[in-house]
Amino acid sequence: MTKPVSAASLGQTSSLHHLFALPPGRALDICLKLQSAILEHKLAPGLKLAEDEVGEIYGASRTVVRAALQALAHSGLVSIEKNRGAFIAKPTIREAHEVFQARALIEPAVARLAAEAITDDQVEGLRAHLDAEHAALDAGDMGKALLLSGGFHIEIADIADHKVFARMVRAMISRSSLIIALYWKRSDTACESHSHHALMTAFANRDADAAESIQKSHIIDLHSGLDLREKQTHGSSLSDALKGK
Amino acid sequence: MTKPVSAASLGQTSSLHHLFALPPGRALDICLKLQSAILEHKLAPGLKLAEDEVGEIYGASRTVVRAALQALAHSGLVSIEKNRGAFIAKPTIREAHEVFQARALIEPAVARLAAEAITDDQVEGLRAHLDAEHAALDAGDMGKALLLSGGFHIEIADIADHKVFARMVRAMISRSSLIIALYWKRSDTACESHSHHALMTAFANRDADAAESIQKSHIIDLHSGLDLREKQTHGSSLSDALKGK
DNA sequence: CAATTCAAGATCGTATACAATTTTTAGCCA
DNA sequence: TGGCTAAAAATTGTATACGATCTTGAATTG
Repeated sequence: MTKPVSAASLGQTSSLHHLFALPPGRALDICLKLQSAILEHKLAPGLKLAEDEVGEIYGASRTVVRAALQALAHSGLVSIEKNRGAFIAKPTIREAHEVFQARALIEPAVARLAAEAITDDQVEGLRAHLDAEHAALDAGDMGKALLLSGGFHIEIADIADHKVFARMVRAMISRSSLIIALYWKRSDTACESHSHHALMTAFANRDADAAESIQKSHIIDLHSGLDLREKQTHGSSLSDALKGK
Repeated sequence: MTKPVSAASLGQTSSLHHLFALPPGRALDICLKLQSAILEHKLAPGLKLAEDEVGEIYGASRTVVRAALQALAHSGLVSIEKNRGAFIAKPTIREAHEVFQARALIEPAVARLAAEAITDDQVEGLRAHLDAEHAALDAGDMGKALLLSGGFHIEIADIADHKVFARMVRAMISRSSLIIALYWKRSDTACESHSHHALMTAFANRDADAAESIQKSHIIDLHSGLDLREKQTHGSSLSDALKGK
């Protein structure tokens, strides 16, 4: 008997305070659309985002597209190389470790704040979010499930009502999505939803200690779900390996 | 018997890994120059940065200036209002609390990492930095002293060799500079240099526990050095107060 | 005189054109 | 064939022009 949560409303709440310091306008629209596409793993790390191509797709001039790409670069989702253009970012193994170390420090503290501040309505909101996660998992829609899974962490940061932390969490979740696209190894993604359920319970009980410690375990668990071993460059040929291609 | 530290070299180390996701070029140059000016309190919060004006000063077209201003906006130093332009950011009292809460969480952890990783050369570098801070204080150059004081925290983050944390610290130090410009109340800034000296000693001894706890106390102390009471709007007239002007 | 209206000026938002640089491709030679 | 060179194509970097929006200040009106 839980209210269904439309994808649209979830999208809204996620973007209500977004990462980008752009005024409302077309550049921001393009930014948000590209961000969604990246977070849903519709655009793979390393992919080139040519200005003309993006402009063609969204019907905007290069001026606007450039502003959007630069905003995405500042958020860490895209990297811009001088005279070469913009590419979906490819976090290194080292960066992956760093991001999850940072999450393990910050998000538990945020979870504590959230548990101390959460309202009944917000508990219901989280519950609905969890249901949507389950639904996406059951439907086998991994892209959406991943987006929602990240959204859960962002919603917690919003509940904590701490704009500085919320901004950091958004940035880290974004980068985590890229990291997962590159390095995820674990087969069972169900366990993740389990952690979120345990968090929910802690929030419902206003148990700040539990929320903090569950969140910390959860993030350490996510970290350990990555395959972050340095791979031997076993390219198809020696020249490929040496070119770093 | 300590090597003098030139302002130039300090500037270099601070900008070697900067906050901005811009490729090398004129936009980045303008960004860094504006950043220095803001951090030295040469440009006051709320000041308007008109595109033509900035372009005139640095000899660049609006295209380039806009990219620089947007980068500064993403770093939190500038806020852009649609159809109105860019202004030096004016953090609210609430944001000030949040920034120092975040610093109190993150920087002690960073100090611990730094203490575990620091090399002898880096200890010397910090010592030289401290000397420069003292020199600026003795010379009564508050702008420079403040810049160096922030630079000390950034150098620690660089020593910790953790890019994700270092980026966060840079962003927080930048915003702290604006916050201090707006809300600093304490008369004796000498105590600050004292805290930095205590940190130095902990680093020299590779005492991670001490570094972490001293850094935490230091940041809490800085936080308490701000006057963050909500002021009554005692404008010159009722209409001024109600207009929020 | 205060408040309002409206036009002139200033400033920002965006498209487009051209220059600089990179990437691709074709040609050449060993 | 493989590798080098150079011209052509494609892409990004930047300046500028024009339309849209905001700001300013003078004229108008109650």
